[in-house]
Amino acid sequence: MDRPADLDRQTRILDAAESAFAECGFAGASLRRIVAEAGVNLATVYYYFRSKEGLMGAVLQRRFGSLRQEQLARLKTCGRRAPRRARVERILEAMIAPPLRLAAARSADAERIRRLIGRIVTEPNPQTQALLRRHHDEVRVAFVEAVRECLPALPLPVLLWRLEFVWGALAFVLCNPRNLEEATQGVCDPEDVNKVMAQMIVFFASGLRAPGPG
Amino acid sequence: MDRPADLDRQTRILDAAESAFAECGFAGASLRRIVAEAGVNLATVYYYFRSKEGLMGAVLQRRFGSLRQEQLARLKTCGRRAPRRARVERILEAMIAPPLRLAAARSADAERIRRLIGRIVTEPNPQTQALLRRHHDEVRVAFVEAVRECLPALPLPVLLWRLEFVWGALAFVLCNPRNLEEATQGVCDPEDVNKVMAQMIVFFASGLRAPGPG
DNA sequence: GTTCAAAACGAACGTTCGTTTATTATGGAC
DNA sequence: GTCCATAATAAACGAACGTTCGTTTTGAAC
Repeated sequence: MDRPADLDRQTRILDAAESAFAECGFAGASLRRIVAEAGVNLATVYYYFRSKEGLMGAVLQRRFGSLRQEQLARLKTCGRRAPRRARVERILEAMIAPPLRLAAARSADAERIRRLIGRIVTEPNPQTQALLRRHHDEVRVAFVEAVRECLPALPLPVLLWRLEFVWGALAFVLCNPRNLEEATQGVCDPEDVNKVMAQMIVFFASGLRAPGPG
Repeated sequence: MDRPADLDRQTRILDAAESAFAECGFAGASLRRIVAEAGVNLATVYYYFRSKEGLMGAVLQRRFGSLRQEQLARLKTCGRRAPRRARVERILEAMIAPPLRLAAARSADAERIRRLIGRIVTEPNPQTQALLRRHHDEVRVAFVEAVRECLPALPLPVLLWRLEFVWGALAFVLCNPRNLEEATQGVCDPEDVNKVMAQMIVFFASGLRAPGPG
């Protein structure tokens, strides 16, 4: 089933761990299943990653590190050159496109990554939460600042709440892409990334632009 | 720490289990910790609930059952009498208010329920997912129908996606109420339920009313 | 006072968990 | 060929896991 024996052992462990964590969560995943899938001895995990939590950290670093970079890079390019009217849409696209595109293909790899992202957001393990926050905070702050420039009239707490809603919806969709497909019996296709992205951008841009309550 | 010895054992087990599942997820929670907190023998869990999964099922039944009923009841009352212009807002309130109010108080009980809801949404355990879906589907369909009546011009897939975003954001906020508070150093207070609810309703109503993409 | 089913228990089942230790291969430097 | 750090392994550790078994307590019925 799994013969990536040409890859080095660290990578094979990371791949298998990502898969297991995405499917079972931190507590539910077992190192023995991971090393079996990776074709590696159990102790190798400890040689390279020191512990199960160290392994999770490495998995998150590899995947969320590049994700974060891509989000921030996109945000930078869209900051100045976009026309004022579509600025919010561009910012949202910078948020949404990287994780959604990462999952564009109908490959097992993509499915795995999507699940991992969604799963991690509600991961009970405190160390995992702390790791995620370290990755996410930088991104969150950047996007708050960007949207704030576009919508200066919006009070800060309102803006913070609204962006939180965006992150939540994004994570939810990533985590359970099958939910909607099954529930609607094919009316909505989570695999059509461009369509989903367009849906989200329209929806969230409208929400962000709504006048503040009160 | 825990002296609800006057309650019957089933209830004590359910309370302790709810707490453990909310904090650690299904795999992360241990029956031994649960029975210790409940002041009950380990085998009692099996006597009443047949298995760990049976226990989880009972926990979900107790909590989501009443939640679902309240959501549907609220939806019914708001269906006809509300003025046309504010119909969407009333529907959103029927969705959001029950789970959010359940968590209104700053009690440990409320915190526990919030966590449970958020946690369950991304729970890896297949049986738990199936249980959740059974509870959630009825509610989802009802709300889809209700919003559809309000916004007949909106294509069905667009509406389905948008309601999915609402559920996602709601679950996210419920699961990690501390996230925003910590990240913003007190600018946003997740405990102020009425304010949060108002925020969500404005945001989502605006998103739902946005013209369809295309 | 006996009977009997429901309720609750103590103790152990076998398994799996994350982790550690001690040992063996590997491969370039001298 | 020797040396030595790196890489990888086999085997086992103690602890915790979900689950089951056989027994005891309880409380109402007769």
